[in-house]
Amino acid sequence: MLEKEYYPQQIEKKWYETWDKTNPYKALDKSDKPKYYALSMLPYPSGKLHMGHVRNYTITDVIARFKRAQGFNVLHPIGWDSFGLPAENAAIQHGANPKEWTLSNISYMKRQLKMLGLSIDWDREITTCLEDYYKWTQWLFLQLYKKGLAYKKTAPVNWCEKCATVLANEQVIEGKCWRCDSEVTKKNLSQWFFRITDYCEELLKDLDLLTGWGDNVKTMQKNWIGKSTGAILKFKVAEIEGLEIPVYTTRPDTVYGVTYLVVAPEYKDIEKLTLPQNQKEVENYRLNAKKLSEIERLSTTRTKTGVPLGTHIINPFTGKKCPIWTADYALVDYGTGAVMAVPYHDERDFDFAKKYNLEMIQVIDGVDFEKDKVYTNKEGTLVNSGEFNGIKAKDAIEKITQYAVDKGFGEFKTQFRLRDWLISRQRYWGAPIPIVYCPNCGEVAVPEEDLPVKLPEDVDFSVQGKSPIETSPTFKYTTCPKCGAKATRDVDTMDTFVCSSWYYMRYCDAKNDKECFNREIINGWMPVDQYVGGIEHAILHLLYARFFTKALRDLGLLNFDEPFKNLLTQGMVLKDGAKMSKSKGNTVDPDEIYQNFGADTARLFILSDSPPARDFDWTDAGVEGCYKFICRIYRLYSKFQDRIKLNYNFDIKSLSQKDENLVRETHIAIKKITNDIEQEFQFNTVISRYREFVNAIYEYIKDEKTINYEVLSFVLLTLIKLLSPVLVFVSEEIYSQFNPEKSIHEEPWPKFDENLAKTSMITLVIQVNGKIKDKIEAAQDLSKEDLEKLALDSSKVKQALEGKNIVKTIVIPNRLVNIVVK
RNA sequence: GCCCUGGUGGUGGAAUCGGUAGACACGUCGGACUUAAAAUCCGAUGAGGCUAAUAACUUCGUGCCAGUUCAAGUCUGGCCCAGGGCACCA
Repeated sequence: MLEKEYYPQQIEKKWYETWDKTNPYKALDKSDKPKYYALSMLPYPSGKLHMGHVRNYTITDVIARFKRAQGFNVLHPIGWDSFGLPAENAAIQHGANPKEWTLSNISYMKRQLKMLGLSIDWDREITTCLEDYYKWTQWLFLQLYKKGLAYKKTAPVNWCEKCATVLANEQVIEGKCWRCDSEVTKKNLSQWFFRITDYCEELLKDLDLLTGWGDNVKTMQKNWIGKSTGAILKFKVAEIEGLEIPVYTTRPDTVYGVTYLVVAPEYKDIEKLTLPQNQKEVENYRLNAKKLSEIERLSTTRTKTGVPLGTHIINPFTGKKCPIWTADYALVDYGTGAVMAVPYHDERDFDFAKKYNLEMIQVIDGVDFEKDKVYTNKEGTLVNSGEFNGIKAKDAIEKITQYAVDKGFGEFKTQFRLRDWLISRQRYWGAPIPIVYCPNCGEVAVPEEDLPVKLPEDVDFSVQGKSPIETSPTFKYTTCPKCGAKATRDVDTMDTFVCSSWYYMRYCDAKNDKECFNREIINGWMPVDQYVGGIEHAILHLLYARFFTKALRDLGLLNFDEPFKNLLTQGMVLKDGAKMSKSKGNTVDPDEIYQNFGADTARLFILSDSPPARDFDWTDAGVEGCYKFICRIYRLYSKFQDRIKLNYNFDIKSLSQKDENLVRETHIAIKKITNDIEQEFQFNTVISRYREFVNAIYEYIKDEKTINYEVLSFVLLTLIKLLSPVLVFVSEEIYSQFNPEKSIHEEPWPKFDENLAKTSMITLVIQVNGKIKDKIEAAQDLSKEDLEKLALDSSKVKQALEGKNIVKTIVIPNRLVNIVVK
């Protein structure tokens, strides 16, 4: 028996405990059904679930349940991205072991996830900080290493003093650490890199394959990869025999306008290029550039500065001698570190030349060229450019480069902005890099059979300035796997982005202890059909995961090119117009919502007000409104529970108009809800449809004497199935009253009849000169002639037409008639 | 500066193809039920004009300005604003 009123706590407890025992959403590796892989970004176990998680996992869960009901074999897993700095920092502050701290967070959050009613296959849960996972992260590292995709080099790296760690370029935001927001400085260290730049071209090109991704994300990735095409041109130094400065340029067409050349303050040959009388000034400038770089980066109104070196280059096209300067607007790690300056046709060069009174030569002319203004337009034609005069700038790019190639002082060049991925971290809480340094053999890979290289437990977390891992007496010192000599381990751990670059593959074969995943199984499940997560991962995580997929494909471990077919980037959860955060004190604890309203209310509300991609504003009134709506639904079933039967039976032709209308409303609801989920996952409108449908049912039952219980059974059993992906607990509770044999979640998705999924009558809108004059009820699918006749019959229309000539009449079937008059 | 996304009532947001702008809610107001309140149910609700208030009628309204069209939130061109991303990338 259903209670008279809705008590979510009782209902949810009962089903949550049942599902916890039976794990009813096991995904089968072998099935006759088509596969569907629904994936949420794996959570970092920070302590408690927040509303962003609730939104993310509810969206994915509804998709998973919908697809399951539609007959797909659905994989819907979850796991824990559980390595990383916060665990280590928090552990230090709380005096606990990072592992214990992390695992206790996981168990707390796991309980919260289960209470949310997610249809997850819990047998596939993974935890990246446990040996059975990071063993395979290390194994994958070794495969990349063998393929030459992991390599070590000394490089100036971004160093965060506070975190005592190296940061990837991607983790430096406006010169500050992405996590703690403190200043980042440079430091030279020997580091491991992944050769992601080998895949620049493919990572860029394959964005076109990702038709299920938003343009915003694709554009961000495109800009990040930053392809540009141009040329390398070599300039001889006038004062030093045999020395050349190559420059990279996208505008070789402007080479006749070069009036000076700039090298970065850190340029390798800068000392050679500096004349003795300029030495002091240059030295000062370079020191300043180094010191200022951090502060300067923050200034938005930076004016360009620089000093001349005293030497000159000779333009091979013109023979012209031009001074060499150093200036910090040239970047040492982009292109060649040197720039050919063409003041009239480049904004930066223009500003710089104005400031230092350097020569300007116009080499491109167009209608809108103005003296004393920079002209970067490529539409113009070349002037003052010797034999190239009169050629369009666009064509000159190739012609001039070809000329340089032929003469031996240039080449075509494609340049990317993307750098190799620095993965070493001087931290404890990560997967150790499986490399040993032997005095005899050098750098030696740990043999695969010796994996995992376990994280030591005997460490001192209170040390500063170096990784706690180095304080372990047992970890660092080992023997060489090749020659047996005394050797040391690499004490660095891997960036957590490495762990999260392949986790979605491990889900496919999570329990495999022989290999990281079975090739057949993973090829069966992958690629992910729908990936759901925050826009903040648009660049880093998604780019790294794409790189991993391509690299593992080339290693022969899998046979697909892209990991994520469709991507849904969900918006943030706000409260009172601001992002929910602990510091603002405007967070909402899921447990509190479960307690007061139940998880079904939380699920319903988080989907209701905004489309998934937009930001969502959490309001207490909204939560209550959703709770009341569930009460309204529950009362409906409670009231009619004795009259609802599974084996209803009626003939549409013999129904009263009222009954027929409700049957039509039901088919309309199925159609619209199905479409709204399938297209774009518009859950906010799905929920509006629910409400419209429930309103129609209430309208129907107003007069109890006329209720047809066969029809009502059909309608209410359809409604409960439509609600079931969202209201997972209450729908199960209600349905179990009518069918104790089967879960609502195993029932197939309702089908609609196209002929019944429309109202019997339509509202015909009649306009005269585009202004609405009348609205009349008409039958569906009348001919154009009939509609026109109906329109002309309207007395209001007749009145409006009086004394006027009809020029033409436009008829849109089932919608409107527009009569144009003079 | 460049790139992406968006701009619709008091609020969140609807609106296949260009075809009734404001679905569905929240809020507000009014009514029923109740000794009373809560809950529930029913109704009104873009702004203005004309009416004694109503019904009817009518004007204006989807960031701004122009255009295409019988018809524009939707298409085209130009601008403004907000949010996010990148930022001296040669």
